[in-house]
Amino acid sequence: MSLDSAEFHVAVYDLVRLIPVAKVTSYGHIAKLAGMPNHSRHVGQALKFLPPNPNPPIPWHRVIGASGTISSRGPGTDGAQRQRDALEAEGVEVTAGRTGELRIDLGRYGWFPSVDEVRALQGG
DNA sequence: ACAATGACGCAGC
DNA sequence: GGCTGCGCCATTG
Repeated sequence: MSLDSAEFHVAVYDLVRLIPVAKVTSYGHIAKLAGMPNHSRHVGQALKFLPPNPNPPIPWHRVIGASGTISSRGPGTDGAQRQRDALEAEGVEVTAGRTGELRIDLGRYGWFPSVDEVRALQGG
């Protein structure tokens, strides 16, 4: 299956919407579910260009790195901090390391379903 | 066409 | 767990 960049964005949005409350998954896993395992970077690219008021909403904050850490996004930005607040508001524990990295326990909050499970959730 | 970039991932140390 | 190097690929300069 090959996806246009626009279709890829839409596929990413649909997958992100499936993430349960108080659960997190990784960019790479979303890419895998979208059928493009090597496009983990582009998942982040897609989330960077979220539509203004999506309906239903897109819980972008439930997508973190595969190592369980929230991506920095640059020193001058507050995106990572906003993501932390949104997660804690759902009851997800976020621990801050000494180097400033925001880590989440994937064993407790990780959500990594197989492609088949996701297809079932989507109605297939 | 070429070089640099980025909300990434994995193997090695 | 942290740091480094390499692979990945659409986008941007």
